[in-house]
Amino acid sequence: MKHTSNEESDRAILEGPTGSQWHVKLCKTEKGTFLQDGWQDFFKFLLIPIKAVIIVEKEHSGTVKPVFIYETGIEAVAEKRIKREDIPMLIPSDSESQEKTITEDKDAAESFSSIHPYFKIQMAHVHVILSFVLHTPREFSKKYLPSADAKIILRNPSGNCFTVNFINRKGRHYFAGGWRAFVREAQLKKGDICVFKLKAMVKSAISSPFRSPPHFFKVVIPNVTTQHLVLSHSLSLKCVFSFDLKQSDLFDFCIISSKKLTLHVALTWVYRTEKGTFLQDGWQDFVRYYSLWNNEFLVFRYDGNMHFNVVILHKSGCEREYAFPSEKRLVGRLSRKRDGSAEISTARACQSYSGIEAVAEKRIKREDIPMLIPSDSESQENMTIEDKDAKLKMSAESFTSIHPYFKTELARKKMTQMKVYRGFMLHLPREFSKKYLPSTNAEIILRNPSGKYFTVNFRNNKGNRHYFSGGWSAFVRENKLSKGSICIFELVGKSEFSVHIFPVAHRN
DNA sequence: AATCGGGGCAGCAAGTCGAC
DNA sequence: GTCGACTTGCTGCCCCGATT
Repeated sequence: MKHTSNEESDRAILEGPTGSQWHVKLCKTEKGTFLQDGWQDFFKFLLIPIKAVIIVEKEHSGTVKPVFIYETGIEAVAEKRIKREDIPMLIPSDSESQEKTITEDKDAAESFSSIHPYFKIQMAHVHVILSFVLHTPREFSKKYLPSADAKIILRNPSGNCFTVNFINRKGRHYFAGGWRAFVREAQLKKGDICVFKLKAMVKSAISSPFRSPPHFFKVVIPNVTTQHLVLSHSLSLKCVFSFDLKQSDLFDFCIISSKKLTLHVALTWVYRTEKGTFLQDGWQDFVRYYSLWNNEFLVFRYDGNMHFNVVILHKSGCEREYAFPSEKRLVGRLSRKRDGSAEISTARACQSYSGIEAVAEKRIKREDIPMLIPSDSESQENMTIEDKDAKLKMSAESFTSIHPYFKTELARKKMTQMKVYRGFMLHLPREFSKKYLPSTNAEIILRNPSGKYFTVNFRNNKGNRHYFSGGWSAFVRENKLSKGSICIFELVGKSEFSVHIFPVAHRN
């Protein structure tokens, strides 16, 4: 250990992934400083595999914190770690699994309470016969269950465990694969009340399934790592990235910054192919800028919002040191939000400081989220998102036509992204539909700005509610409509709309 | 305060897809 | 072809905020 000094104590504290602490002895010899007494226990307890890579972070308090533990095949270990401890909700250990309690006594079921999070569901036809899908309450799912598809273990009163697929997609949360087997084994029937109790969760997992930001490492291999970077193949990393990557249709980039040099930002474009997800354009800039050497270690910490923080370790295993000038402000800072939007806050305090920054700035300026903000003039490059938004809205506001039309701003009121994608329907203004649209269910043609036609089902529900349903989802996806987008539906024929889309510039 | 319109959500049902 | 897993269109109901 390179950074220990003589004044420091000869004791250190190791903190494991679950927060459990282990006291070890620091032995300083001519050959270096070692972790000794207590290390073996720590090693055994965590079942650290041979060839694992342990990256040690020393805290200011003097404690030593081995925060990252990976095998050479990082995904396997990362998954193992998560399985056992980090995500007890997803794949808990035997003693800490989610327990399902079944009771045939309705009173008992109703009076059931627990210090653990739980929800009750009375089995319906659809749960135990028809579809064998169990929808989990939205609030519970959002609060306690994984934010992406995951495996969940259900343990029945007999103690038998069943793995079911928990699907969290498009605002729907449900148990699918494996649920059928559970139903059969437990002989569940319509009317049974089940209480699903989440047992023995790790505290921090309540607010987040991941105790700490996920990490992974890559070794620099000439002509492989230096050309592009394969992001994720592992289950665990997929869990982590899936949401962001799914949502990044409009924003296929991420930010790479070095721990030592957070002032330097590389915008890297993300490519998703059948072979995996890659970081490509911009990645080479990062490699060049930091002059990465063969066999150096790059430890990535995923901070969310498509932001990776990278620590570069020399072949010796120690962190690289730099002698850079004092901090500068970012030339361009861009962050993605979970709903797929992004924001750019431009700071023009300094000029390009490195090739990377130049690239970053160039990217932001040149492409500036082209799908969202039409760049019809150079002056737009200097506009803030707010300005662009305002301009966009003005354009939409100023729309006029000889044909009947109505405007709708997705998510203008309480409508969320979820409504756009999950509900698969668009409610229409009552007055408009009463006046111009059929009084019964009908098929309506929507034509997008590029002239492509879509058929959607128009529903006139008891003359009360009017909305687009079947086919609307396809229109939404095809035209990449998102929260905040403004659409103007211009009735150009008896059952035909020309749709003008004003995609909004995203931020929070 | 009452009414109304619209958004949110969950249940139901039927369809699709893939493995065997 | 069958079965299981999963998707998605449709519906009803509740709730909330705006309007009267």
